[in-house]
Amino acid sequence: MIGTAIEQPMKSDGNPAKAARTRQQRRTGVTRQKLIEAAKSVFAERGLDLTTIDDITERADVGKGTFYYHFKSKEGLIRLMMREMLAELVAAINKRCAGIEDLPTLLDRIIGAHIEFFANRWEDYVLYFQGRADLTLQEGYQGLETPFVNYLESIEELLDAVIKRRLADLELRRIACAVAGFVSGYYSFAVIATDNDTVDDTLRSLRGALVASLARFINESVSSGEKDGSERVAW
Amino acid sequence: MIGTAIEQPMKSDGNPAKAARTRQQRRTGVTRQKLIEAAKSVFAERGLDLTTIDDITERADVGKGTFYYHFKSKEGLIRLMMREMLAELVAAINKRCAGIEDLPTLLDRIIGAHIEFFANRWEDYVLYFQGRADLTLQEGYQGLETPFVNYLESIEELLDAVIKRRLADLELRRIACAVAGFVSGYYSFAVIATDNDTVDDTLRSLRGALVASLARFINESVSSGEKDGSERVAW
DNA sequence: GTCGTTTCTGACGATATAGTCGAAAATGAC
DNA sequence: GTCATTTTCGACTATATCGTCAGAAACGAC
Repeated sequence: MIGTAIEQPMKSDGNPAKAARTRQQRRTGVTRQKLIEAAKSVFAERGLDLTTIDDITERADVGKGTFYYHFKSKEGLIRLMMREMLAELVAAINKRCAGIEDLPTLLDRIIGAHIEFFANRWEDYVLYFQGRADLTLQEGYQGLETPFVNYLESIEELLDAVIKRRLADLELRRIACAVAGFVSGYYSFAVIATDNDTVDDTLRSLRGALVASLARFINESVSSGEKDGSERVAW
Repeated sequence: MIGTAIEQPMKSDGNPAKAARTRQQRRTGVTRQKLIEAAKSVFAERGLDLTTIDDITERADVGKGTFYYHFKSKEGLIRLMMREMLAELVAAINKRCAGIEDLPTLLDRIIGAHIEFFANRWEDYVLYFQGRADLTLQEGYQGLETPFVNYLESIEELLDAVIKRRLADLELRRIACAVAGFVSGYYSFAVIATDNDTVDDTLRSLRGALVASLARFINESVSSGEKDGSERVAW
């Protein structure tokens, strides 16, 4: 069988983690990972669109054909990377938010998880932001909505478990958008505004205000929902 | 004299507005504007990077050479468009915020100005967001920082005029980042989250919470600044 | 109308990139 | 060692895009 080139997170080995049995599997995994990390690195420099396959293979120090052996196209690679990165982010958020009962603490943890996650992973942040920007386009990369929607949904689940009154789907989605949008929105401007890398500290200092804002927003949603139980179309 | 191709907002005519005296000047202005609007339209579909000169000239229904007669390159056009769009946004913000004395009202107006500005100008919003995303790259388009920094600075000026205690530059900048980042950050996620175009209503409903959050953030900055007058490096 | 200037045109050469493919290298089983 | 299989390689073709340029068309002055 020649040429897998499927977008699978790894050899669908079923095995837990990094331990690849044979030397060949190990070598393949290394090459694949080299390509992904090279891509991440170039993406953070030139952006998704202007990065060429040659850029990636040259930085990964492999032949061009090797890329196409592992991935169907640049778009396929982007899908894969976005999926994996957001899955990691979701995992970090969930880990950080296990067992929380009250809303303000949960919001603080969710925001904190974002900050910690991106703190030392600039390339992932660029990937995240470039992906979001791509979503605003009519003809962006295919299949990028799904991982982002999943990411929003996992935030919604956390919130839903803590908020007493049941919220409408649309309300929940709006709150999740607010959480995700606020964090990265501020981040994106802070980038051009501060010289050194005090960005994280800066964002951290905004946390309290953000949590208060979101808690208030959610409370308003809940109470406005209570006033007229059924009518929530126009808000 | 052949080939202007400079990035000027218009013929440096000195004249106020649209009234171009001669037919030739009018025709040139129309062509130029056709190109800009065609570019805006294609940018909103394919993004800045993947848009080709041919895309633009074809949509504008002019020959390819015409583009190079008016603009030096795609990058030059992007700079120009970004500058003009942000200048318009700043003008709208300033108009909406004239004579405001208290901080919460000012914040509300600034946010409101953003919402109103982008409400019926989807293509401009995409331009704005794509530009911001480009700022995260190491090798993005040249000369895009300046207009964005100017935009932040004009927000800072408004805030500085209202806040009693003088804030350090860095603090002001952070607050401006927060305002700009929050608004567009939420917007960007709401895009993929809601089917219809209730995005504006949604954002509007967040306004109160945002204003409260920012006011609190600013108050914290001010009071924390009062506690130790000189020490504000690490915050 | 003529004529000099400005504006527009699209074919063209140069270059860059995507994706393919046959061959080579590495691996593992024997 | 042999041999089949997996993985890697990079030259190659086809295509797309940039930016140029000589000339055409529109214009304004006369």
